[in-house]
Amino acid sequence: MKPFTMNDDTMNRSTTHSLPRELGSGHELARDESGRLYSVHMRELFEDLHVDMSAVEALGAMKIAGHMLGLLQERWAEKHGLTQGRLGVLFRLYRCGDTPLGDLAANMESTPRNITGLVDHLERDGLVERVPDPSDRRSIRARLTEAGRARIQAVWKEGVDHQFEMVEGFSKDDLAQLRHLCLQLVINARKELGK
Amino acid sequence: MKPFTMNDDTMNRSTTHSLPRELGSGHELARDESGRLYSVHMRELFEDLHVDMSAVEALGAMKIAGHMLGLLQERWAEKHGLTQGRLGVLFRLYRCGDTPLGDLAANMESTPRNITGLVDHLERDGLVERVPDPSDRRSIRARLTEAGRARIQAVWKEGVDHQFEMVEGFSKDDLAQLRHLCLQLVINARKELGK
DNA sequence: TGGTGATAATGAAGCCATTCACTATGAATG
DNA sequence: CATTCATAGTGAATGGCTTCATTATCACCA
Repeated sequence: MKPFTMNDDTMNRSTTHSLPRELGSGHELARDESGRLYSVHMRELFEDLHVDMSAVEALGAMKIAGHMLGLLQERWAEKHGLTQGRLGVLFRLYRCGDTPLGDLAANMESTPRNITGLVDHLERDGLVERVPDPSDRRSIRARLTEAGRARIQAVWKEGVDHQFEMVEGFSKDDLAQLRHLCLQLVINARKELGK
Repeated sequence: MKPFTMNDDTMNRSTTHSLPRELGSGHELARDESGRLYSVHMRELFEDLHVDMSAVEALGAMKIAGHMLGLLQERWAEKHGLTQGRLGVLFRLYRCGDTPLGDLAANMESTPRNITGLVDHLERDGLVERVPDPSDRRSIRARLTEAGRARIQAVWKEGVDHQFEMVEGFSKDDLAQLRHLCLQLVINARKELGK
């Protein structure tokens, strides 16, 4: 029912095979009549489906961008002997002081169990230590060690510079709009969570 | 140096402790002077840092939104005995016919090794089979079985409806702009990959 | 006071995805 | 041809994250 009864095709290979096998290179980009970018591959995947796919295209683009940004930041953090998650914990402790693990889980996009694991590694590396919470003996606070403080102080500025490079060419309004739309998605997603 | 020498705090708990421990609930949202959403928690994390953090805020919002959307889609796919990745492979095979694994890796946001794993599981579940590529004996094509075709036909419409709910309240222009900004990020990220 | 239910952190098990190494095949060059 | 190099797929090892179950503590109330 789709134009694909031919098995000795030629079109698949000609488009993708010749490209360098790099990250995200499978998506050839073009601009629509209003000058906005779109993925030709994704659009032709949905054509003659007779459904409006602007939502799917937008969400798909966000997924791809988020994925690539995640990999890049992961790669960058790795240069400093860290991961995204551990870097986040470090920065948060640097800004907020000793913090119960549960609060870290609530404030970062994470689960309590995950925070335990991150703090495990940070503690093993001597960047963080666990201290008892005097006001609640169930709770345990993560505290930056001197080494941890030195580490985060040494790298956090470079980290935000790295993010600046990612948004090169974006106007302040672009950034505000991107932030707004993403947070609107967060609101919608929360509603979805309530079934 | 930060206002956090008090260890028997009260403010941390009052804000986060009382909230229901749900996904993404650690981010209280508000609107700026132009009516756009922002995360108060994130903004106060960066205040008195004397750096323009609009880029970090935007990227952070995208990270959170992407993460939540991913979890929601994962949860939805799970209802049909699938995962995001397997669903993606199924849909692609449904639209494009038999496809070499490497091409799947290039066109989806994935690595060759990952596609092997996804196809392993799909084959185990009887939804996909591996067929040799007549034109290249190194290559192996993934092919939808009848069960696989039935499965994807049964769920794909509901899948896009699910995505429509996510963008409730978004204008077509909002969606186009979100798509555009994300793809611009992809372009920037690609440049970053070339060191 | 003693019991009931929520909460904090963690152990155990599992999934997804990544990297590196390896095999088999194809393509290109002498 | 034979050598060489690139490519397709996969095994092995690793890491991050999630869910479920468990232990210890707290908070509330009869």
